[in-house]
Amino acid sequence: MFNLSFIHHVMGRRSDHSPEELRELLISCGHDLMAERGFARFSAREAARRAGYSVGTIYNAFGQLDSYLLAINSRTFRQWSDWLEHALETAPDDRAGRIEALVRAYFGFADANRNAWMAIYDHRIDKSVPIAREDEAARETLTGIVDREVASTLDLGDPESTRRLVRSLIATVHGHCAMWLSGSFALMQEDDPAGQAVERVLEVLTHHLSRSS
Amino acid sequence: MFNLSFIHHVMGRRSDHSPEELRELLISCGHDLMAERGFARFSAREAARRAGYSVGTIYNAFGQLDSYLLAINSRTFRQWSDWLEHALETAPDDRAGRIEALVRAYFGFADANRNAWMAIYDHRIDKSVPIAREDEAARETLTGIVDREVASTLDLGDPESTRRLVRSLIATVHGHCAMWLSGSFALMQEDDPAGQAVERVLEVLTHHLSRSS
DNA sequence: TCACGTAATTAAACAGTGTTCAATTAAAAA
DNA sequence: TTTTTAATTGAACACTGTTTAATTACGTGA
Repeated sequence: MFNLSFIHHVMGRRSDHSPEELRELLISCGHDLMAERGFARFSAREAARRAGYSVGTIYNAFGQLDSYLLAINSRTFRQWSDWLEHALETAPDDRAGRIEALVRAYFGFADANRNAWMAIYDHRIDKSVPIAREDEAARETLTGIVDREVASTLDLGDPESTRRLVRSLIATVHGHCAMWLSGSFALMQEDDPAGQAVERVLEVLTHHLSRSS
Repeated sequence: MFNLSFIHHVMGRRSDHSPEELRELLISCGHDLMAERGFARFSAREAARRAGYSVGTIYNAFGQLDSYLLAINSRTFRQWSDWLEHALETAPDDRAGRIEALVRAYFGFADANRNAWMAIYDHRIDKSVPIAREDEAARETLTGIVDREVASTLDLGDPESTRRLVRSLIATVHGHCAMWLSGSFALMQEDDPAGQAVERVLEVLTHHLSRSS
C-alpha cells in the first residue's frame, strides 16, 4: 500500500502550553490579527493558525467565538487604560490641563490603535453571551480612571449626579472620537476633533462648577 | 434521455422592471433585510432572493457591494431626516424646546430603527469606493436640518465657528445615542441618555450664547 | 416575419467564513 | 504496562462575497 506516514498530525494533550498560557497565546495572536486586519476581516481560523493551533482549539479554550473576541477587546481596554495613566503622569498640574491631557490621550490611543479600538465597538454581543469577570473589570478600569479625574475636579453634592455626568462626558468624547475615525469629521472639514471635544467637556464642567459653588 | 424541461430559468432582460425600478426594488428589499437582521447578518444573496433575482443582479445594478450598502443606508438617512422634520413640526415654539425635540427625535429614530441605524456606522468604506451624489445628499440633508435649527438659536459672529460647533454638538448627541444602543449605558445604569444629551447640548449652547451677546 | 446583436440574468465556481463533531493521540492514572 | 482522560485535529456543513461563462429575453434592421 501507499506510505502515508509523511502526513503527520500533532494532536492530543500537549505539554508545551498550560491552559492559561494557551489562552494568553491565542489572545495575543488574535489581538495582533485584529490590529492589522480590523474586525470585519478578522478570522478565527487565521488567528489559530498563527498561534500554531487549529480553529477547534479556540472553541475549546473560550467556548464560543464571542467570548474569544471579548477577551481580545479586553486586552485593548487594558492597553488603553495604561495609555491614559501614562499620559496623566506627565500632564500639567492644573485641573483643565489634566482634563485636556485625558481627552487627548483618549483620542491618541484610538488613533494609534485604530483597528483594535474600533473592534471594541464593532463587536456586538447579545445578552445571552456570558461576560467573564475579568472582561468586565477591564472595562471598569477605564471608566474608573475618568471617574477619579473628574471627581478630583468637580464635586457635586450628590455623588450619583457626578457619576451620571461622568458617563455623559465619556459619551461626549466618544462621539467625537468615533465620528473622527469613521471619517464623518473629515467630510465635515474639522481638523481638530479632539480640541472640540476638550472644549465641550470644559464648557460643561465649568457650567457645573459655577452651579455647585 | 431525461426530460429536464421542468427546470425553468427566468433570465435575460426582463421587462417587468426598468433599471430604476430594479434598483429601487433591491434597495427596498435590502433595507428590510438590514432592518430585521442587522449589518453583521446581512446577506446580499438573501436580499436578491427576496427581490426575486440572484446575487449577480446586485453587482450589475450597483457595481460593487459597498455601493449597494451605501444606497441602503441612504434610505435610512432619508427616513431619519423625515422623522426629524416631522418631530419639529409639533415641537414647542421656544428655542430650548425645539432643540430638545430635535435631540429626542434623533434618539427616537435610532431606537425605532436600531438595526438600520447602526448599519450606518457599521458599514466602513474606504476611500476607493466612489460615493454617489445622491448618497452624499442624503447625508447632507440630515446635518442641514441641525444646521438650520442651531443657526436659528445661535448666531456667533463667524459662520464658520457656528458650523464647527454644530458638528461638535452632533458628535455629542451621537456619542450618547451610540453608547446607549450598544448597551454601554445600560451597564452604567443610565436610564435617560437622551435627557443627558439634551442637557449637555443646552449647557454648551447657553455658554456660547452668553459669550456672543 | 425572421435573424441578429445586445444586454440582462443566471448558475456555478472559488476561496473564504463560523460552527460542530467524530476520530485521533498525547499525557496522566491505575 | 494498560487504561482512562482530555486536548487537538481535520473534515463536514451551510453559509458568505465575488467573478465569470453561459444563457436567453428583448429591441432592432432587413
